[in-house]
Amino acid sequence: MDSTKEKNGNYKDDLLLRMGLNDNKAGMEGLDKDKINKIIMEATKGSRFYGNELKKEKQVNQRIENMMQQKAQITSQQLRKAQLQVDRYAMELEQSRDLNNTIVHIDMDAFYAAVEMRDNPELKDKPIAVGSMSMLVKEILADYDPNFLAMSLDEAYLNITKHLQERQNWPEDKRKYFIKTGNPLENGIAPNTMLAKVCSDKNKPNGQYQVLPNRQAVMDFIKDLPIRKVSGIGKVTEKMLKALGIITCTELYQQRALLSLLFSETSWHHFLHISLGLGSTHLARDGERKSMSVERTFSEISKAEEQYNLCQELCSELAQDLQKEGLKGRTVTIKLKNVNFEVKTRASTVSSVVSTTEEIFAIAKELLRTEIDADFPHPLRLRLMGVRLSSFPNEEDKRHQQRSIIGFLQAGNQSQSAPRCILENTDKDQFLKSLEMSHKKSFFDKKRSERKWSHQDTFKCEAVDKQSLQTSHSFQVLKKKMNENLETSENSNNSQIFTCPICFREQRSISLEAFNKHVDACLDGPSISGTSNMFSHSHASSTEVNKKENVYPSFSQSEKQDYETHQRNSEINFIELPETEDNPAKAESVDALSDKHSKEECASLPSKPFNIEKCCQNSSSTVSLEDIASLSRQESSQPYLQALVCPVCNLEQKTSDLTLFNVHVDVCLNKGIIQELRKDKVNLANQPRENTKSTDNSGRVQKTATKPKRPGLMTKYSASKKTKPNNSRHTLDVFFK
DNA sequence: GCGGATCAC
DNA sequence: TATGGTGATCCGC
Repeated sequence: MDSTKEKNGNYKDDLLLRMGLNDNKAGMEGLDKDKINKIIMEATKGSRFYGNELKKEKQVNQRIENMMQQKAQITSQQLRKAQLQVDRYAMELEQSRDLNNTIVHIDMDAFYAAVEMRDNPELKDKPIAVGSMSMLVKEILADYDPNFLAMSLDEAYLNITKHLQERQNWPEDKRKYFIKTGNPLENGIAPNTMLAKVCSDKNKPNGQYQVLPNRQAVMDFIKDLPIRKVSGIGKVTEKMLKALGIITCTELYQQRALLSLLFSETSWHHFLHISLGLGSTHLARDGERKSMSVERTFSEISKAEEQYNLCQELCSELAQDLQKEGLKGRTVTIKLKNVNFEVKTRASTVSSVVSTTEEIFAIAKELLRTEIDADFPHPLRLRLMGVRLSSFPNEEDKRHQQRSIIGFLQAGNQSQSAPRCILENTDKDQFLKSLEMSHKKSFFDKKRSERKWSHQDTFKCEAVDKQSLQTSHSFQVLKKKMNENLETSENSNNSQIFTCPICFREQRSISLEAFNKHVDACLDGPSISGTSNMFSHSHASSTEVNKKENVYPSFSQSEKQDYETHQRNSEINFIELPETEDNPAKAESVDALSDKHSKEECASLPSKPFNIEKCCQNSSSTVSLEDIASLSRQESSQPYLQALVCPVCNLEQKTSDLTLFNVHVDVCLNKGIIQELRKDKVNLANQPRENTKSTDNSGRVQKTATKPKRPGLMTKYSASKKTKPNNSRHTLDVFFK
């Protein structure tokens, strides 16, 4: 489907034509900036789409201009040196040229099938829609190459080298294979994928083209080939190369030294491959998926509430798609396109994987909120919204996690604690899963654990959750940011009032050092967290108990009490349990609970075995460390709490889902950092720069009250029906010999 | 990691 | 004539 490639319209010319300025042969470059901006404004009145196209074109022109300036500064000596280097690489490539394979590229025009599918999603699983390619043709393709590579519904590569060898012994009448499809089909035969792809485009429609497997044939084929025909060279690259006088592959080869100086290594390597007629000779299977997303275009939506709803719907769709493939990821990205066609993406990465609607939405919502807030009081006038999930853990990540778990279990065995009986008496997988859940501790927990473990020489716990320690990245960023802020404030003013980001108390008139100590103390906190609790039962040493007593040197007594209450609130909040008869939800105050718990913990030292059976009876389907810890507490008939207060924003979260809550904490944290960084960026951008040409070519245009023209195919998001195009099918019989 | 851009289909 | 949706990758911070 390269039709779009050829038909990409020249919006500039079109607009100039409409404005009666088309006699300006010099084009945009020949106009001064005011005129350009005026044109953009005019264009935007008529069509925001054109306006944005012009803006983008201007940016590309700027890139080209920069490139030309760079080119002008290249000395002949640099060029000679580059020539040597490039030619050395070209020689290597030449030597590795492989002409022994026969690759076929099949290109079917499945456009109509695609349209059909889009408008009748219910057909998706039926043979009629996909059948033309996948049901009918795929089997045939497999005859030629069982390992053929399907690029999409309508496109595939075959390596028929082996087939051809076998085929030589076939009787004549068997050497023809007819394919009858409802769609046109093109194919090309060449020694590598790049050439094969170009070939299939050569004799369209329904053509076949072959490049013989000898160097001369390849070079002849390449000689006058416009670079734009090659996969990977798009509109922009074409334009940039054109500015350097490069249109054909021959010219691309001639300018190879210059290109190595103007483009990235990846790019000029790619260029060199093309200009030598080289390409992939084996069909590499696609690796693992890197991301998954949903996005939707609609007529303008400006109300924040609708935008949040939309966002949630998208998250829900995404979550369903993710579930089909069993994927979970750490990075959520939202994409926004406003009515002026300006696209923005905003991403946030959390410390543990997410996959449910609620988890994804918790992150996406905040990203969206940040954007809405940034433009306040103006609404975001959106025409598209998308949500993407990425940063899927790779196999190594998973193995690493497994190792951590196994290591943890072994560590548990070595010590005299209860997990031994877990391995023997319970479903191991279940327990592994529960441990996986324990990765979803909030970063505060992780940080506490990290610090605690580093002090516990007697407890060989390093295998537990190396990942948790590493994933406290967000924390590192926060702390770094904090330190930066502190440093600057210290430099400017010695009597700054610091607000501790952990306990949210203002620290007046104290030195930076004292403040840091305070923050560290806050981070260490009382070690009665739910997570570390189970270890405390069997491992807490007397030194650690002593440490607890001396941990807040800079607190007044009342402060200390307040602080402890706050901390206990946060910490105990991590406990989550289903309500059972044994475990009434009503009950004692937080303080009473904490005190009681604390005392009991001390009393139970040094070791208290678990009752794992009770664990299994009472816990919900998945058992986390938190659950185990709280269950052990439950043995002493203590209640649990469900009010979750975010330690970052300090607001109570209306959820009883631990994972969700932890996602919230991560997001809250990210948000703070992002806003800080943005502030810095804005400040930076506002500073006048010397000797720097302003690259701000945003060409911001008037916001007019005129309602945008409703695009034909688009409907309001909530509406499910779409107009059906007139899709008369091509009916052509196609064959290849 | 983030965000903008480019490219393919 | 005039788009939309999904996914990958690159580059410069």
